[in-house]
Amino acid sequence: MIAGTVSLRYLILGLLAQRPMSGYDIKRFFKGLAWLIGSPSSGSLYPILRALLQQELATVHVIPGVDRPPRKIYSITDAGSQALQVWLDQPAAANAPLKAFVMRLLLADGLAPALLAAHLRQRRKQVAAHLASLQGTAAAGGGQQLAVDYGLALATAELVWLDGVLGELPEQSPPEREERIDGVTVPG
Amino acid sequence: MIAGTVSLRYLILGLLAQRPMSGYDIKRFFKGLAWLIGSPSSGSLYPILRALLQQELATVHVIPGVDRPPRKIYSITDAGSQALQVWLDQPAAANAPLKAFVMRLLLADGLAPALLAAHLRQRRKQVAAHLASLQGTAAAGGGQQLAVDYGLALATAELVWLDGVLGELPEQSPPEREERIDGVTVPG
DNA sequence: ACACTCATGTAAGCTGTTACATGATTAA
DNA sequence: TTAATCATGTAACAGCTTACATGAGTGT
Repeated sequence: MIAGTVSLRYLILGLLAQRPMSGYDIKRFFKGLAWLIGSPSSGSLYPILRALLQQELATVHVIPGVDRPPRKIYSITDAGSQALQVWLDQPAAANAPLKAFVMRLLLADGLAPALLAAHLRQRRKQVAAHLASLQGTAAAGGGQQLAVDYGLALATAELVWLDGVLGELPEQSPPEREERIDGVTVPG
Repeated sequence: MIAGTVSLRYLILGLLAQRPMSGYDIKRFFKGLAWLIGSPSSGSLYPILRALLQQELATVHVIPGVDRPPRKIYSITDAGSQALQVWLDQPAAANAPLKAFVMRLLLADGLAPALLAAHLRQRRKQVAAHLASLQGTAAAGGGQQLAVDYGLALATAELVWLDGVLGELPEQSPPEREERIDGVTVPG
């Protein structure tokens, strides 16, 4: 097992790393970004919080609401921070959903600038690869031109954005320099 | 129950509507578009095919492979076409994943041009709404500027693409004309 | 000898949703 | 009084993946 992807778990842990929150707070946070990463239902959220407690990755501070249901404010523990760090350090799988990248944007931002850059570069590679494969599919041509064209448009836009952000980055220590893939033409 | 979303089912049905295919053919088709819609595993694909048979939405024609496992070529039935049509006619839910739209692009293309236009317009509305909501989130400002900016970039690019495709469309009978949302500024 | 493509399938499990249940407070 | 927001939670199920099992042919 060794613990695999388990996305929501770590996203919640990441939110707790930024500030202590209640389950409801977490829900509201997600609502604003629902399109990008979806917002979890109570059916997944609350069980996960309980699991985090059991594994001692988080603790609760119950504020006994006067006349109302007590607010349970969850905070991350040291063990939780470590677990999160481990998860953040491993690059997103190639087949990982867009969601996974946004999660890393969300968490790595404000945690470790160098890590953020690494994730951006990694994503750039993946998107470039996908773009190339789509271009191949386009050349082959089936009955699905529109869908392929749509994919090309989105992937291209994402590449442009990634390059923009990477360009503005304080550019510290380019860690590796070996690989130069460049199998893809990015439109100017 | 009334049968809900159940995406993969209808996507497979849609592929069978275009031409008869074996399970393996379907797999290969998906591989080329894996980034956009993911490619299903055997664990989901084959059970779905069996279910389609049971519900008589598809039929098999077994080609007894000489020396090799027989290829099972699945074809859509009339009942299947009808079920697919019903599903295609209902607009994608607002919270539906990107996947759902791509699926409609894939299926509506080559089935019914007017339907395609309707889906494109519908998607345009949704993306515009999401863009607006993201702009709101951006204005409010939390710790998540980068993620929001990313979302804005993608949504904007998609709007541009949608407008491009809609512009090139043979523009037949604009069915409704009431709603003019336009709460969003698309960069020129 | 090893691995990969073709071609089908099953069993167990994980992740998450839907729909429900509770209950107080505030706005139309 | 009806509904929405705040606030928590549970039970049942849907959907999909992982990992396995089988077996022939093809390529290195």
